[in-house]
Amino acid sequence: MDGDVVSPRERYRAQVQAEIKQHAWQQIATTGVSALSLKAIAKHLGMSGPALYRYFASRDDLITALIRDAYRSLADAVREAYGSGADIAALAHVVRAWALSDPHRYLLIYGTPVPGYQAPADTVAMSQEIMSVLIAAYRTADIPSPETPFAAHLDSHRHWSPDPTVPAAVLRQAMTFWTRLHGVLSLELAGHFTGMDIDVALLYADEVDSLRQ
Amino acid sequence: MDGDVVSPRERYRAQVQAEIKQHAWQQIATTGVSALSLKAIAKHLGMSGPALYRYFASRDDLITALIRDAYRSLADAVREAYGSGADIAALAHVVRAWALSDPHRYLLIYGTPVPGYQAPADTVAMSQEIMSVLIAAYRTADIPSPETPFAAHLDSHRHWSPDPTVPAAVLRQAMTFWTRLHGVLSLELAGHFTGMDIDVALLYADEVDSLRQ
DNA sequence: TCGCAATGGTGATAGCCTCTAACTCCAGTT
DNA sequence: AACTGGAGTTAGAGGCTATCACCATTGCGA
Repeated sequence: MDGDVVSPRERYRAQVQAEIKQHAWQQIATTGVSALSLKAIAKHLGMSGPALYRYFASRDDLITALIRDAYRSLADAVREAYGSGADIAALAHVVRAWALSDPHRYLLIYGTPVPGYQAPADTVAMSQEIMSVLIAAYRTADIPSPETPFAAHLDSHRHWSPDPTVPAAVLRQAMTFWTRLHGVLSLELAGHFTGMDIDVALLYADEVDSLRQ
Repeated sequence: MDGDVVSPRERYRAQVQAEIKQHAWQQIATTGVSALSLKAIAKHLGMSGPALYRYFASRDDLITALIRDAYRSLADAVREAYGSGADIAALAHVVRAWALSDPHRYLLIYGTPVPGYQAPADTVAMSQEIMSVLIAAYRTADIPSPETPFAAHLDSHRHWSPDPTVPAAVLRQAMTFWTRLHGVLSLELAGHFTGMDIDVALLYADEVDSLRQ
């Protein structure tokens, strides 16, 4: 229980950090990450610019924290859905709902990376956590998968896989889940379908359907 | 012939504009578009900051010109390849080669859009031009395509299609070409496969193969 | 209870950036 | 030869990130 004891100072600090992140999300949701302004956040919080640097060492530091939270949120959503019995198709729709609920949050993770940004080991782990769920879902689903050249390649390049006993064909399926759905989602969120007047949900459903092979 | 007569002033202007764009591309290739600095470009050209505004009304204006050029380049590459007999698979590899030759150029078009940016009608037309080539390629390829719900939807939502007589199943195929390949490409260019030590070319090839249905 | 170190806040400032305004100057036109 | 419009300049407003020196407050141990 000793670990749970936090001083009032630390509690306050954590809360202010949370408030900063909340305002940051709000700002990102409307203007995107590129226009994220620490000064504007500070103003909204009623304090003056440099005070923010007590809580986040730099703009990149804040963004890193946001990325971490976004990954955590997505990983939780996927894991929870799988925990309550979601299959591949259901997981796909959980991912889409998560992305549409806050497009800029999705783009923060999977969009164009900021120039010099280095992902902390931490986010890589969460990315693998998501992959693990997909792999587990595919394993129990037992969907037949052809032996493609890429699957053969994965057989000897699987150090990113959580479990060495999983068939390479399943790894390929999980990877394809990722790339195909991201293909539709990222184009949709970037607005590349606007003006075409098409129902992206149907396109997405088609791709989800294509994952049963 | 009168239309080709340009004053020396105009020639000079066009050349400086080209030089500015060239330096802009150089800068984008290393730092990405978000760090594009007009002042830095001007410095490289040996002139002082505000002089650039004679040639591009604003930073967004310059970026728009770059986007236009990027679209033009991709559309040309795809059309030329198709003109010299490239089939669907060959077109897919032309697109990948184009993307890898300058990742930031691809991301400028298909990556996270800048907040307030509005695509000019011009780029929409070029996007459609690319789509037209894909549609033509699929039409001559005559690859069997299932009648999916999305294809049925496209049958009545095809105003973006260049030709009203093309079967909706073909429209769906062209769209799938786009989303699947973009899924792999954008994740690759954003660096989401680094650390996994996988051969993305094989993953891409698998997806290209999946397009024959 | 008192004193003190750590923490949170401030304004000033440096150094970037975009973009505007006023001004000079010269090439090309008339 | 005179004129005009475009190209360039410097100065400067206003935005940003980030650092610094300094003040205020808090909460802890002696």
